[in-house]
Amino acid sequence: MPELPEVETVARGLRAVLPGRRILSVRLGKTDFIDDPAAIERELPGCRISAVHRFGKFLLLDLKRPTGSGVQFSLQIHLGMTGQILTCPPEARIPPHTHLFFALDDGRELRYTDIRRFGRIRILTNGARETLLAEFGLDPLEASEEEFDASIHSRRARIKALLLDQHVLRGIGNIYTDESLWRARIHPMRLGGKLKEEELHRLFTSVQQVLKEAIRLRGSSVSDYVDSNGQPGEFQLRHRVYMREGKKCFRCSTLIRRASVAGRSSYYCPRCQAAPRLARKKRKVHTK
DNA sequence: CTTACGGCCTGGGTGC
DNA sequence: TGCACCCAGGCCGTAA
Repeated sequence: MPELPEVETVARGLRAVLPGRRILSVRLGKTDFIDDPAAIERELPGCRISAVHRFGKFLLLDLKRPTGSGVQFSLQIHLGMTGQILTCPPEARIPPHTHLFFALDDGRELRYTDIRRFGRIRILTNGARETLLAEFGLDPLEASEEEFDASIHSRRARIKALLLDQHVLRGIGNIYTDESLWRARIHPMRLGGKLKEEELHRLFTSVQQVLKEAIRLRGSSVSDYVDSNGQPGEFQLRHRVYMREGKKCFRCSTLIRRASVAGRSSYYCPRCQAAPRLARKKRKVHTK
């Protein structure tokens, strides 16, 4: 499941090979995950890729038209859960569920494969780009501690929901939420606004450490994730709670539990991460 | 306005 | 061997 560290790894890999390359032609398979497939086929051939960015969990390929004004726009890619984007020789075996092929001017091919097609691809014009950037929250690695605190402290929702909310922080998903909360020893059902200063500090530090370590290990490969060279990451070997239900906590040996919080499977240590009182059943309103 | 929740999209893995 | 069901993340509608 590509989250910030996985998308960052992919972005770095693509950044090493794509800038300067020209897209010669485009071939599409299934297109129900593409906003406007006809526009992709029409607009992209001939364009030169000028830069590769990560924005939250999105990849942005900046493109420059060959003609006249050299107008710039971007291809916005969200990998969803099972999306893979990589470059390879055109004769390489085509894996099932590969739906997008870009022939490049260095003789290689850029391909997009997505088993579930939960990913999304669309053309992003400059106007829409500003709108997109404004809609999303802080980049957790760029945010200051003050900004981080302010975005959590004013909120009443559960901390798990806040960390997952791309409009609060951009790029964090289920894996890195649970791993960060475990490191910070905070229960996923705690309310954002009720976290103490010390807890917010631990959380800020934990989020940044987890993301940085995961980037260093090139992401977590739990299902289909591979980088732009087709290689898996290694951070899944360092997971402390995610998918470890019934196994021993690395700190206290209590058995890790799983509960549904904010509609997501959440893994936590019931001893290290004390539950808030509100996590119990809602009090029934007593009449008479 | 904020928050919670359920349904939808798809198909691989699991369990019977 | 087959097959029904669960689940994943983002998004949307609805309700409180």
